[in-house]
Amino acid sequence: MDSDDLKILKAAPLFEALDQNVIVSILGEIRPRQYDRHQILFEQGAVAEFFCLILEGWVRVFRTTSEGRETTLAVYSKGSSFAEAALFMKRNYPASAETLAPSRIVKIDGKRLRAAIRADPDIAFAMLASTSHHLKIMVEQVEQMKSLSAPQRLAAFFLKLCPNYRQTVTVKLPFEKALIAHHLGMKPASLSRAIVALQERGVHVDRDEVAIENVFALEQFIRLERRG
Amino acid sequence: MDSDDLKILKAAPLFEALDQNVIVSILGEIRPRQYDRHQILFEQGAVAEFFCLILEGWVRVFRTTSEGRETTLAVYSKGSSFAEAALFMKRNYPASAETLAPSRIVKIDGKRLRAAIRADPDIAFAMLASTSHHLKIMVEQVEQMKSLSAPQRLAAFFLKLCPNYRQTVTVKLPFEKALIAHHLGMKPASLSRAIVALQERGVHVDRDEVAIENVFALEQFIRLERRG
DNA sequence: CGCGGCGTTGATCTCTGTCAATACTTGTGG
DNA sequence: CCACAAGTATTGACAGAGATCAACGCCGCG
Repeated sequence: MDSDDLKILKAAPLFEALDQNVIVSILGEIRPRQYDRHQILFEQGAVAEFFCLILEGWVRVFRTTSEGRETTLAVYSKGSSFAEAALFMKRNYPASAETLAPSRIVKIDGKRLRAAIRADPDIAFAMLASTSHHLKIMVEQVEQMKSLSAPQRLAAFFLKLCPNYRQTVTVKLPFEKALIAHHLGMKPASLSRAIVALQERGVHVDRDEVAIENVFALEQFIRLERRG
Repeated sequence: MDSDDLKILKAAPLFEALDQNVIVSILGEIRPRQYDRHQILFEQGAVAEFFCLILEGWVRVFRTTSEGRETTLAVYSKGSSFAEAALFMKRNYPASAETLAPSRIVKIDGKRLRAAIRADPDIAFAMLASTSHHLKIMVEQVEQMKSLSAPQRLAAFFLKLCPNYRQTVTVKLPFEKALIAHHLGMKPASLSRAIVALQERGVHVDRDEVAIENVFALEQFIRLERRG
């Protein structure tokens, strides 16, 4: 296992409280694998045998209804884990997952994990913290959906992409705009209009390049003008 | 501890896999308490010392933004536990909770729980399953908010109230309409209109009585006419 | 060059929030 | 038993955000 990979693993909420050798023991002989774009990691309904941790790249978790319509539930990137939940519930995946970009991902085996928890209950606490963390993210998303306009949600999305806190930054959009729109609960057409709306607030989008003149002003924009 | 209460506890999703004496050991000397309507169980930001399990009644979990705006995140009833997640995160509650009706609730001590998990790691699986379940609920809510209209969300809410799967049912609304509206991410005025809209789909609401002519047709209504 | 996938733009429409007026319900006190 | 007040629900008029539908532009690719 690459030491950079291990560093990412240890930075993940799921493993941050764990000792390095514990992580290694949970992984067992399993190694990260490289995936192309649009590769399926697991399918809705399948028995949950592992959960995933992203070392590099982007993954979309989505549900397919009986009529074949797809809904994106979440999009994860570097350092995020997902599908742990399924391991402890009905034990089959309630959704499918696919890569959105070339990605490096570890699949962590459920059986090994259970054995490890039995051996060392502290692992359980770390996992509980992780699912709790995800829960909080969803809670925030619900709150955001209810209280922010489309341009505000887009601004929030941009800000989450910013790696550091300089005033002026440029970031790259991680995936297609149609998907970003869906992720933010709006239509592609509305996303385009939200982009236009953000122009007069010093945000300029060209292709997948986003230039933000003033990060702090953008934060203001989200906080200041809530719809009541 | 009342034997009826113990029966409810043992039937709760959180404890169903656990042995009765394990439950008793987690509870310790703590007994259920009776709460009036609109009593605060814990407040957002407070140090998380316990989680709750409802023996009887209704509870709402909500978040208050810095500007004082409230968002209802979830509503729970008999048998449900909530706020377990807070015990394993940053250790303070990310939201507040209040009773919506006179309720009997056990507050389960975090320290004791942690000790119990250390003693018996299987309890951790129960907790993981439970927090995962909450996560799934939130995920569903996000999906619903994104893809369903107000009447559809109301229909989904009614269907969740139905205890069984007969074609025709009448259910009672568990709490005030203003709150249902808030729970579903709409305004009371919009709820009234959603009710009117559902009339022509065979749903008739009088006071807190809801009569559904055809449960299956209502399910169709949610699935068939997705917007997107 | 033409084709197909995205993305943008414009015109229009629908839904839901807003605000306000009006019931209906419940509880209280005379 | 009635009068009144407070809380709760419905209804109407209106405005704005975002959806919808369709046309068009842009770009990569065979």
